Amino acid sequence: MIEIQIDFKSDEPIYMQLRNQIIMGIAVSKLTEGESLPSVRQLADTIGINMHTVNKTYNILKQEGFLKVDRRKGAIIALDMDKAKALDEMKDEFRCLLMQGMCKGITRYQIHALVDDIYDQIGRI
Amino acid sequence: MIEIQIDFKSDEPIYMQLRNQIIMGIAVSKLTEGESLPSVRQLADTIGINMHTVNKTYNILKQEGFLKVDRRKGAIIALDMDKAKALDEMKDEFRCLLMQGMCKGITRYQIHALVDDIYDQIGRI
DNA sequence: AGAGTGTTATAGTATTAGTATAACAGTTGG
DNA sequence: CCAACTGTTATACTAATACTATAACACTCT
Repeated sequence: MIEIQIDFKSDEPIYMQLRNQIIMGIAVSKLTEGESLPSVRQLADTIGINMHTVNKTYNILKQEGFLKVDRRKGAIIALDMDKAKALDEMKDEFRCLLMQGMCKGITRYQIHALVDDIYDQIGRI
Repeated sequence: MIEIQIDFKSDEPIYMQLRNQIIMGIAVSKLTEGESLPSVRQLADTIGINMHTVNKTYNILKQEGFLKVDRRKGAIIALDMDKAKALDEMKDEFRCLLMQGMCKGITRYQIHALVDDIYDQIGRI
């Protein structure tokens, strides 16, 4: 099971907060390949939000290649490990963020350090 | 002067597209410190959008430390070069993007390469 | 048969994006 | 000084989105 914490005062939509936290859960291996997520109704009830909001999140995650939906088992983690595609999809957002940093004089080496920090925190290669 | 290209069919808000393109302009040195931007009315007219949309963008950029607004000269590029602050502000969004990549098996070295690519494209250190 | 899946449809409310006018106060150049 | 320009603020309207609320459908499992 995974703990979800929603900030209802945030300007970030609930379905997006939920998406990000599930992705975080996968990244830190709290959620692993083949593991099943709570049903849309069950998770919605636990968090205290509407069923459709959870359903929207699940559909986005399915679309993005993080899970598959099985009539029998519900929503299960199923990663589409196409690295090239994944890299390409994050490229634009990445560039936009880096440009922002360049303006402020942040060097590529400082970015490398930040990347390493984040990877180290998770204990990833 | 800077050329702005808005995609009216995009799901990204106009004021955000405009913000990103101005930041891009600063990053690639098309816009430099002290240079003045068109007035809100003028730029709105050129692009074909409403004055308030441009005003919203300018206020965001001011808030984010990319420009200052002078009653006499209009909006001028004025960079707040607090690196630590800039790094801290992009940290969360950065982590979120990297987590997404980790799930797909992308290594820190592949990220480093992507960062270098983007920096090289702009010709920055 | 009954309780559980995801999915779809419809409808309502609240918030946000964008537009449209209008006005105000300060700055600038002729 | 005056007219034209700055950013800024206020109000009002439309369109789109986020979220909620019911309800129903087809399917799976015990």
